Amino acid sequence: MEYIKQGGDILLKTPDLDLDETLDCGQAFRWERTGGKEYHGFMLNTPLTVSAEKDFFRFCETDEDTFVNVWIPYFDLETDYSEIKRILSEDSALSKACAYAGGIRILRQDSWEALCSFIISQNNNIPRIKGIIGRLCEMYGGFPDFKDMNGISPDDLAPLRAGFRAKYIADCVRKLNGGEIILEDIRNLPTEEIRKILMTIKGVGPKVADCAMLYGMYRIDCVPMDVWMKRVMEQFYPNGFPEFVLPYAGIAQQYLFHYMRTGT
DNA sequence: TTCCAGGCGTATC
DNA sequence: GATACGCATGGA
Repeated sequence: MEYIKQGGDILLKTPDLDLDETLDCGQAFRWERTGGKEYHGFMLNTPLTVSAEKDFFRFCETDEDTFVNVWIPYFDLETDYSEIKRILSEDSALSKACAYAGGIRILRQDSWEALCSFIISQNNNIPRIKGIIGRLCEMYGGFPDFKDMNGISPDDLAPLRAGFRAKYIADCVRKLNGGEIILEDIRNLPTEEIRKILMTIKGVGPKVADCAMLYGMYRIDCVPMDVWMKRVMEQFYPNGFPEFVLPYAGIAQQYLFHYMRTGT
């Protein structure tokens, strides 16, 4: 990876990254476009303004330490997406999806933030998901750690206007604080076991669990089955993904999801 | 007004 | 295990 420091900024040259496709595609909910090709957002409470310039990306006011330890992993910059797209493009539908939105990357988010965000996402639309998470951050002065929310009740969460999801958030917070579920421990277990444990949380079913694993624990074999992906599978893969897709199924899912939602 | 949104819990068979 | 139905809220 090629990057240089310039003033307080870091300039990065990298292929396979499009900010619109990556930051505004429904995998993270705290990025806002602040200019034509500029976004502002957070990884937990580490802020970033990032913009696309002619031949590089500008990570504004970022020290090298934060860039290396936070943003390189977050944007999954060590993964060779050109190679993955080459492999996936053996399949005809995926070939089109990769060509349509080849600048998508999986954002490696914090496991708690991803879990909480996707509990909120259920039966909901993206603007409102962003609104609820925004109000959560207002309430706590940033994205709260689950420890900050210890003892919270659904009524306490009323200002979020999260509807029936408030009780799910409260149950999640209770299980994390009670030590019943330790995300940093279970993230090392086999995928099936993690899914089973996450689904003991009220309001966490297969889809939310897979989102928490794909975006929060980088399980790129997880394919969250929402309404859009069900349509994709029905239309293109009635017998499931081909074998060679499976190791990257979560990434394939992201290309196909975006293609189905906005491309066709 | 009705429908829908990156689903899930519950009841019922 | 499969299938219906309700669910908070808000925008179209």
